[in-house]
Amino acid sequence: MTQHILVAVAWPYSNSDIHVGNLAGSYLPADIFARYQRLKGNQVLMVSGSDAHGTPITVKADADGVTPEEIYQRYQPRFLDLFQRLGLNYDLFTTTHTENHFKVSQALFLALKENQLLYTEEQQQWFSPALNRFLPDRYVEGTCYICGYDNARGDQCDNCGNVLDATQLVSPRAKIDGSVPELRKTTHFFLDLAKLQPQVIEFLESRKDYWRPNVVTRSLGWIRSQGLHGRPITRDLDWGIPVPVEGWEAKRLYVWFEAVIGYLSAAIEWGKISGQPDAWHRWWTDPAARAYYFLGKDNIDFHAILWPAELIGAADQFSLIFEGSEGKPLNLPYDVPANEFLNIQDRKLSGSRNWAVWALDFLERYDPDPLRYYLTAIMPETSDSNWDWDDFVARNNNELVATWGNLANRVLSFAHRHWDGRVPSLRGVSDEIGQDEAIPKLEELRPQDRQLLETIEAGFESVGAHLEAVKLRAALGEAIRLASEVNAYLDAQAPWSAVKTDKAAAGATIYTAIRAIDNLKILLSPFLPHTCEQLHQTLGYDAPLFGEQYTETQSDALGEHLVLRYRDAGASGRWAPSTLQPGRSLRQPAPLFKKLEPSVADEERARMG
RNA sequence: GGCGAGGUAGCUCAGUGGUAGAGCAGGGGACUCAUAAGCCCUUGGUCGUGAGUUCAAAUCUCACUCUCGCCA
Repeated sequence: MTQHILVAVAWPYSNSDIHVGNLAGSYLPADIFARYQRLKGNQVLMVSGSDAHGTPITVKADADGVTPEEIYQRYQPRFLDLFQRLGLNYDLFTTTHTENHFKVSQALFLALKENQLLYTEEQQQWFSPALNRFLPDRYVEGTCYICGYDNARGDQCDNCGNVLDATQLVSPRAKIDGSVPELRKTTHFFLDLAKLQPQVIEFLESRKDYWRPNVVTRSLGWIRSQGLHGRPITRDLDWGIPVPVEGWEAKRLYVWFEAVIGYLSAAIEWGKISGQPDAWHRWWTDPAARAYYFLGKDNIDFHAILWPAELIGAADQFSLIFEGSEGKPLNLPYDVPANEFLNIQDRKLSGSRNWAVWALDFLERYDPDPLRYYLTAIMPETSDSNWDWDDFVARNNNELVATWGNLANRVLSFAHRHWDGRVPSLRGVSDEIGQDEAIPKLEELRPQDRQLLETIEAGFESVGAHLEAVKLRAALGEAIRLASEVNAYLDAQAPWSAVKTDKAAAGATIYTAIRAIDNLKILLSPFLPHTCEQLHQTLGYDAPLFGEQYTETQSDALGEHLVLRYRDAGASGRWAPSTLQPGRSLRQPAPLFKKLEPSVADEERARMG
């Protein structure tokens, strides 16, 4: 039965390039999972976009003396370039700065308001008369009221590490121009999380049996230790989404509240530009659909607590307000397989200190699949993990090149030499090759051949089960283990000897080995899509395994935005055992991976820091 | 200070009650189709420390200790 799967991927702030930590945390696992689901024949909708309204964007804009819009427009094309090169198949990668996202966010706000889950409260906030604007906490600096450090930020003191109450800062000054701010009263909307707490707990309880322990225990622990409290969802800013209430024109929706709505608005935008404006309901209001959220652990609270609270609170009011149609409740997350952090060479990753491996920079020197392979092998699924350049080189050489790439190469080269570039026929030694030869059932093969193929085909269950549970590292390990079963089989059969005395036996071995490789190509394709696609072509197939990505410019009342899309394009990959036609023509094989010199690790280490 | 995660072979990690595992690294061997790759065999651990529960604990409980993260 076809299932609808929403693959919701964390939204990057569009003020910085993407590094391997971001990839390992959310983007890559999401793509692997989505590719697997597509191969299974499920209806996947993988969406994300850039967060154009976050504080880091306005901070950078102020620092560079440009508008926030320019900042986000600067990074968006770089994101899309990276995703295409790395093969992250988003159905839609858009941005929060779209008319559609504005409308969806405002409708969700109004739904919560309608359901009596918003209230207003007066707060004190620093205001700069010189700049004539309110200052977000991190725009104010001053003396820390705890340790006396005179260069503390409004939200946190870098000296003593304490989180600060900005209004208590001593001798405050505006970061932008040094002007002295004053405290002014300002009123904001708050989301009444206390009222939603029982339903949020119920939501978490209902999923705790299959969620990752670190995600669910952390979330429940957080709620139980301090309870949920009202949280402001508006700010005094001019960049962002206007609050859809009369008299509130000068305020904007708070980014934490609005950015997560992107998962919903992107699905809606996807439907619109695909000519199926109602299609989003299949992923969002059909209870049979499943939504998986891929993110790093720093985002767990937003996705396991706050976003579900927004969805629970909006209930059936959202679609009522948004489309004026029959109201239907919105689906809650099915799973939130958040990853821990990736360290670099035993140190905490830091983009600002250049202690990072930048993804686009990496792809200048290496291919995408070795990166995907290594990041999956060390994916921080249960605890923080460590990127180590020596380890990268070793795994590339020992696992990718030696175990898997070499397997494909040795078998296909051998077939080329002795069977004239074809899959061996099982009719015997004769060169009488026809495309009409029946595809042999496993029981028609020799016992050793049947045994190997049964082992490999079992991978569709075992690797699939790991993928289904979002245990990607285990899934990849299992697939590679199966590749080495084929190496062992070849060694036992020694077709290079048999070919001299019993070419039919050697042919049976090579037929079996190619068929095993044809299976492994599918099992590995979610992880290694580029090289599996190449291998698929070498094996003589014409239709691609996966669809293709393309970019396109969308226009709306806010201007133009560049998006990444995906089209099926005759994708033929299926999560099912190979039915390899004897006698099929092969294409000239070429190595799938490059062996790396150990000195690469030294060179790369020298680049960092 | 509170909460959470983690401490298992030289390295990276898997393993939630029943005779300690994988990959890599190290040692040995047979082979030669292949990117000197692959295959077979092998060295190596008192599972952070101490106590408890149990016929039985890496696994459950408690205390302690170290690392990382979140929060105050």
